[in-house]
Formats: sequence, structure tokens, C-alpha cells
Amino acid sequence: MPKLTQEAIEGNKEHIEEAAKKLFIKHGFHGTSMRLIAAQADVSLGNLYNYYKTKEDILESIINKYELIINTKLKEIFDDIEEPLLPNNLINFGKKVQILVAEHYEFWLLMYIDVLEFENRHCRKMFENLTEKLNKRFYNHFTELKDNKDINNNVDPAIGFTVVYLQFFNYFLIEKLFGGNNHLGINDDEAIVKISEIFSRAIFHPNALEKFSVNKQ
Amino acid sequence: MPKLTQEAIEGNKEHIEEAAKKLFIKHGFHGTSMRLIAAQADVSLGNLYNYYKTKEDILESIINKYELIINTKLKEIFDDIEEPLLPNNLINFGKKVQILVAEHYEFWLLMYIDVLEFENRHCRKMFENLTEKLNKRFYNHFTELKDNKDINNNVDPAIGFTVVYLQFFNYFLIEKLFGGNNHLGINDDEAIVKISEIFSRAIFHPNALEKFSVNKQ
DNA sequence: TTATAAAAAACGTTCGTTCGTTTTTATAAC
DNA sequence: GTTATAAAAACGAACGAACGTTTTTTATAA
Repeated sequence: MPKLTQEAIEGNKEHIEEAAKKLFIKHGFHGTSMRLIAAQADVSLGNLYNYYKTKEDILESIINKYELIINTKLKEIFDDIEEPLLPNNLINFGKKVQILVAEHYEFWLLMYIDVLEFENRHCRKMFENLTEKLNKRFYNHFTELKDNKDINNNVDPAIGFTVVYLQFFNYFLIEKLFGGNNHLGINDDEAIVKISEIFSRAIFHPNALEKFSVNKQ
Repeated sequence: MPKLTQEAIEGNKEHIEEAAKKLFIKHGFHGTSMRLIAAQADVSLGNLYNYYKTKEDILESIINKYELIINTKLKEIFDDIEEPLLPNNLINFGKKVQILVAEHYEFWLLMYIDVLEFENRHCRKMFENLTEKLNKRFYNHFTELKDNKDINNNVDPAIGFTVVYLQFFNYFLIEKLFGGNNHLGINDDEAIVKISEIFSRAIFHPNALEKFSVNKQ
């Protein structure tokens, strides 16, 4: 048989990893056997080792690729919103986090595997210097708000945005993976609005809030 | 050999579960073998089955006991603070969450195991109707604030407190388990203050904030 | 002596991985 | 246009080790 093209190899790996991912997030790393992966991917047990040296290699490849996807999605979200702190944009941002978590909650399950089995070795860079990174991305937005004295005393917009960013993720992860079941006592859409309102009040000076008020929408 | 007293049995189980917990949070459920647990607890493999029917029974017992501990600790924290939303009390509350996570981060690792392997069956009740529960506990405090018109328009104090409560936990879990490494760009003590300030601004009317201002401390 | 705890041995499975074999197919030879 | 070749891919039996659990044996103390 002639050598497979690089694309064919990638395609086959994609197929295997799709199957393995399903099993890993259902049974954990050690709870998933190579035989199960092979069966789920409709591939022979031995052939798996033509593509991966070890079982851990499969998990690593899955996590690395998924991290790329998530980072791309996050970049897309951030590219779409130039001034995320504005109240209406905050709501839109929340909705996008909602969609991201709904479509890719599996990534966070993989992250919990990573936390449990590898001390979050693969995913920890997502949290390092988070505020600094967000500050760089929205530097113009944040400094403009500060220069205009729109921001409350003692509140750093970069920290404020990091906090609301993490809050949205945390909210939807609790709902999706931890059995929250409308844990705030309101539905998701209302929760997005409520959380946005809370942080708008937190970040903006009352006068600025007037300026950005909802009827501007 | 005479029958063990109930206390002796409980003591032995405590000893075994202490060992098993260490291993579960390090290698996950399926990554931990009964032989390893026996060795770690300095007990024979067969003897484990005099105390537990299955391996899963050990995990269940650990989680159930730990959940009791955490709920007790949370109750203690809430018993200590009658008016948690007041800015200074919010900081104190943050410090207590900091200590709780530092001393019992293992519980959240067990929760991630529960999420991955059992759909959070054991721990999900911690998140159900969270706002409602907090609202009941601090009903007097919240209604007093509302009656005094200390609260910002559209902000529900129960939801606000739930959000800051989750925010503190999320912050310290990211730091402890996810490799955050001062992810807000400031140290833990500063983070507590910053998060408290953010939520004080969010929840309280500016006039009320004056009333509760820091020089009251 | 006797009931029971603890230890040890054994059971049948399943694990991750290896490896010899078979199947496949682009290409060279006719 | 058919066939032979050869390299690569896919397969699946087999390996030794380890798994969770059961059964048997030994030690202990009233």
C-alpha cells in the first residue's frame, strides 16, 4: 500500500480522536481502554499504534487541538467586540460565551481530566497572566474609558473585564456540567442580563452609566 | 478475634479513606488501584473488602463525608457573617473562602472526578437553587438593604451575593488547581479587595456606599 | 475453643502494548 | 491493459502485567 498523504493521515487521526474524545469525557482517561477507542473509531487495535505511540499521546493530541479551537473561538469573540465593557456589548459577550460553552463543553471536561491527571499541564497557560493579556487586547478601550473618567474609582477595567469574563464561563459551566439547573433562580438569558447589569454598575461611574444607558440600544 | 467496636471500625475506615483520597485526587478513580490503596493505608488488599463492598463504595464514602465537612464549613462561615454584603464583610468573606479552598481544595478535585465519572451525581445538590438558599439565609439582611434603598436599581441582592460567592471560589480554584499564578495580575489579598470593591460598587447605591465607606472600618 | 479480623493466595478479566501476518494499492514491467 | 511487485497500512492474536473481586488461610484475643 502506498504511503498515505499527510491529509489522509490527519483525517484518520481526526476520526480516531473524535471517537477517543467521546470516551475520555465519558469515562475519564484511565476509564477508557484502547480497545474501546479502536471499536468506537472502527479501527483495529493494532492500527492505533501506527498513529500514536501511546494512549497518552492520543489525549495530548486531542487537548492540543481542542485548545487551538477554543483559543481561535475566543479570538473570534474578542475580534467581534471592540469595546466589550459597554453594557450592551457585555450582554452580547455573555451570549457568545453561552454558545461557546454549549458547543464545546467537552473541552472543559478534558481540562478537568488534565487537572486531575496532569496538574493541568496542558491547559494551564490559558489562565496565566489573563488580565495582562486582556489588558493588551483592549488597551485602547480601557484607557479611553479611564481618560473619560467613565470608570469608578479604584476599579481597574482590565481586572473588571477579567472578572466578568470568568463569571460568564463559570455560570455556564455550573449550569452545563455541575447540575446548576438555573442556580441563580432565573433562566440563562435573564442571567446574562443580570450579570451584565451587576458588572456595568461595578465598573462604570453612575454618570457614565447614564450615557451608555439601555435606551441607546 | 473479638468484634470491633463501631468507633474502631469508623477509625479504620477513616484511615483507609484518607489514603484513598490522596490517591484518587492524584490519579483519578480508574487510575487508582485497590492494591495501591491497600499499600498506602498499610492494610491488606483483602481486608479492604471487609470494610467496603466495592471500590466505588470507597469513593462514595469519601465524597459523602467530605460534602458534610464542606457544608459544615460553609455554614460556619455564613453563621459568622450576618450582613455579608457590607463592603468590609465582603472582604472577610473572601478571606474565609480563601482559607476554605486552601485547606480543602481536595474536595473540588473529588468534585471534578464526580463530574467526569458520575455526572456530578454526588455533588450536584450544592448548586441547585443556590440563590434561593442564600436568599433564605440572609433574608433579613437583603430586605433591610432593599427597604433602605441601599441597593442599585435592577440589582437583586441575593443574585448579587450568589455571584460574588461563586466568584471568590472560582478565583481561588483557578489559582490553586488550574495554574492561575496570580491570573488577575495581583496577589490573593489584593484580589480579594478588588473583587469586593467591584461587587460593592455593583450592588450598592453610591449614597449607600458613602455610608458604608472604608473609614467606617 | 471460637468468632472475627487480617492477610494471603487465587480467580477470571482486562489492560496497554507488541508483533507476525494479511490486505491494500500505486507503480513498474510486460 | 493486464499483471507482478513492493512498500505501507491494517489487522488481530498474543504477551505479561495489573485489574477488581472472591476465596482460603492464618493470626488474634475474649
